[in-house]
Order: sequence, then C-alpha cells, then structure tokens
Amino acid sequence: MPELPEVETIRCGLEPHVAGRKITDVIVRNRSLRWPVQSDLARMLRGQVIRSVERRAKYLVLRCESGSIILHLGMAGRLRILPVATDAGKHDHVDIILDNSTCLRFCDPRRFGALLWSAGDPLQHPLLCVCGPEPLSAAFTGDCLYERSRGRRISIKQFIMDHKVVSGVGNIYASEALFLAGIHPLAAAGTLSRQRCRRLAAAVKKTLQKAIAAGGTTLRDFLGATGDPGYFQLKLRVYGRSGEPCYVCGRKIRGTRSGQRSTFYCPQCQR
DNA sequence: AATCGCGCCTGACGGC
DNA sequence: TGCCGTCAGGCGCGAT
Repeated sequence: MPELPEVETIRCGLEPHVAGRKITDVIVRNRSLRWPVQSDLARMLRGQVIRSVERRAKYLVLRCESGSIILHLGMAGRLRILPVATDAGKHDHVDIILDNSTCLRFCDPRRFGALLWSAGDPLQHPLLCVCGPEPLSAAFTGDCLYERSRGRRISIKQFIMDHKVVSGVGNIYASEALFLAGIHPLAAAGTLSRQRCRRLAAAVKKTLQKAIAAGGTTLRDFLGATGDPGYFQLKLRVYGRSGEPCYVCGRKIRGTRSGQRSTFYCPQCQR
C-alpha cells in the first residue's frame, strides 16, 4: 500500500526514466479506476513532453508542456517502466508509451487509483488544491497542528489523517508517529497541549523521513523483474503488532479501531 | 462546521 | 483441497 514515503520513492525512481521524454502514444486497456479514465486521454497526451515528476500528498504529478498527468496509486497501484509491447496482464490499465521504446505502465488491481489529465496548474486541481501542508515542509508545524485542533473532538489519529490538516499521512504512519510521540491515538485532538502537538509534528516528520531514507536504499529495484517498485521494509514499532511486546517497555501492543481504521498503540508508552 | 459512515474493488487469509 | 466469508486500504461524498 503506497503511502507518502513509497510515493516519494516511486517519484525518485521514475523521474530519470520519464523526464524529458516525449509521449508518443497511450494505450488504455481498462478505463475503470476511481474515476473513469477520460476518453480523450490519448489525444491529450500524445506529443507531450514530460518535464518533471513531482509529488503532492500521495499524488504524482507528471508535468507536461500544456498540462499535467495526475496519478494516484490508491491501494495497490503500480508503475513500471517496461519495453514497449510487453505482454499486459489483467489489471494493466494504461500504458504511456515514450519515445525511447519504453512505456510507463499503470496497473491497479483494486482500482482505487486514478489517472487524470489536468490542463493548467495541477496544484489548482480540485483534488490537490484542498490538500493541507506537506508534512515534510516548513509549513507543517506543531503550532499549526495545535491551532487547527482546538475545539476538535475527533481522535488525534483521525485528525492527522485528515488531508486538509496535513496531507499524505496514512494509516500506518499515523500509528507509528503517535507511538514515537508518546500520544494515545484515541486522545481527543482538541485536548492536546501545544507541547504535545509540537512533539507530534516532529514525530510525523521523523517517521516519514526515515521511511523515505529506507526507500532510497531499494530504489534500484524499481525496474526489477517482479515490477516491485521497491517498497522499503521499515521496521514498524506498533503497526500490525497487536499482542506482541513493545520494543520500549515490553507491554503488549494493543489493536483497536479509530474511525473504521485499524490502530495500534502501546498502552504504557502512549497516554 | 464537524463528524460519521458508506462505497468503491479484489487479493490475501482464516475457518470449515 | 476447495469454498466462502471477512478484512484491508485511501479518499470523496452524502447524511446527520
């Protein structure tokens, strides 16, 4: 499941393969994604030169001359660079064919992903313009977390997963960051002190940075035979460890739900 | 305005 | 072994 660090890793791996390349053709095999692939996608993309690959929240933005491709990998989306005419499987939705006889293939078995064409400024696209600050940017601080959370009764975990508050913090990293900050995931967002908000913002940044750094080490696998884009193996301290001992205090990690999401925490270390 | 919960989709996994 | 039910997950959206 690509979260922000994976998307950033993919962005890094992808850019050298596509930046500066011209799109010569587009094959759409299956339009059904979160939003149906627009019928004139091929017409819009043909002849475009990809200028850069950027990331906003968990979206990839391939900036072209007269617009941008906005990609979201959803739950199970994959991107691969392959020789043109490589046999396509059941879930290979779209091939973007480049001028060096390779193609960028988008595969998404669960169809939670998206591939959109945005004319004009992609950051003004309805999906992106509502996103809160990038968690790794200077704009995301404990102080803004504090101020925005006043009066909010939802759990702090749901709060930091709200992409209008901070964009791109997914379920796994929310649990991990809260552990690092020593904050109980079910605490009401509005009750956290400024001090704890600062600790949490720092923990979010640290968790994501470590994950991105780990991702970088496996980047070479981007073109691997399996098509595995090199998701890093971050050592998770609480996520999925229900019943196992906390690495810090030894108490059993607990699993619970917060807003329909599986949530993990240490009852000793997180208050 | 804030919150809740549904729907989308299919692979993986557990129980029988 | 195979069948079947359940769950996971991001995220927009409608309902409350």
